[in-house]
Amino acid sequence: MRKAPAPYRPRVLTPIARVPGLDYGVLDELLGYSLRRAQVAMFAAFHEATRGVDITPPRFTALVVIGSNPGMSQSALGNVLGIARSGAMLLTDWFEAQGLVERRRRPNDGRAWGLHLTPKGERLAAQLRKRVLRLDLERTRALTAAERRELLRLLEKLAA
Amino acid sequence: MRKAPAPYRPRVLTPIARVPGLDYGVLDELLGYSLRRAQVAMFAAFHEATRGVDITPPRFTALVVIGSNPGMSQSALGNVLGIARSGAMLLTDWFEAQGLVERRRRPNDGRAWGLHLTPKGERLAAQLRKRVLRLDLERTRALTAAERRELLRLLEKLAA
DNA sequence: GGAGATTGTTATAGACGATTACAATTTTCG
DNA sequence: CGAAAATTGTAATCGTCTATAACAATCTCC
Repeated sequence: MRKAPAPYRPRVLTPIARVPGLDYGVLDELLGYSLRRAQVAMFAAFHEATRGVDITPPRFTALVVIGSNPGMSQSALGNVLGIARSGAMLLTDWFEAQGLVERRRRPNDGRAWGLHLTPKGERLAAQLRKRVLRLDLERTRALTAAERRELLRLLEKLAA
Repeated sequence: MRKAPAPYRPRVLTPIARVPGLDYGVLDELLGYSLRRAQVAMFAAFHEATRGVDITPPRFTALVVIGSNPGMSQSALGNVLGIARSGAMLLTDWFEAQGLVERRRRPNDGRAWGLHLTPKGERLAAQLRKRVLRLDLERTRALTAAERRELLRLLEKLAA
């Protein structure tokens, strides 16, 4: 158990509306700006769904991945999140201070910790998985099921 | 002309690779994580294309929008970028210090500035539009033209 | 057994954006 | 018209997030 970082103050990221009467030029043909707008929109919904739970997208991702991969290392966590080891450590510190994650020594590797959800962490992860999945579907109800699948496929292709 | 913020040190955001042998659980069905991975991938390409030019995605967006809408206000710029007025001001300060953007008083509104590209700003904007569009197409060459159009459409639908 | 790689840790620094408060100006409306 | 409310830019401050670099402990690979 280590020091807990400062309490979380939610960032109110409201969706980026199109400014009427403005010419967006080449931005309309580029993926970068569209991706950001979509991401902000999804984040706003995420924030809505996790109201009062003190959870951010990276924290959610971490909970899910640790839950699905008990004993994974902090470095692997950092790789999943796309952040440096030091960041993964601060994140783990926070989880430990909240009683959501445990560090356990690995028998065959004295360097790395194995990360495990506590029972409290399991409960929270289960609850959030449900809530976030529901919000995600709600937010994307403008899309048909086929469109949603297609979007996921194209994004995956882009990131690969 | 105001004080220039600290010089830009590029963040090396390498694409987030999938960690082999790891179970991503519900993340594979959620749009949030996919969006982030795709955005990071596009940012890495963007960074590659703007090498040596000291430009970030928000700066690029600002250049394009100011170029397409001469005389627009700082507040409108903030709205396009999804940031607060204070942030738009710092951004404008930086542009002004670089000699890329000019603030001009508006005749019919003594509160707001009108933002205009300088000739130098015009040249940079034109060059970057070309380079970024090229990189965007290159990065998305894993997609067919139809897929790319469809992706843009779906993202737009999501952000709306 | 030793060189090099990996892991966690700590400390430091920078970029970014929010918030708040304020002054000047414009708009709204009684 | 004239006062209240809204808008715009500005300044100061704060918090969050992440990277970088250096270090020790441990493991891997010849």
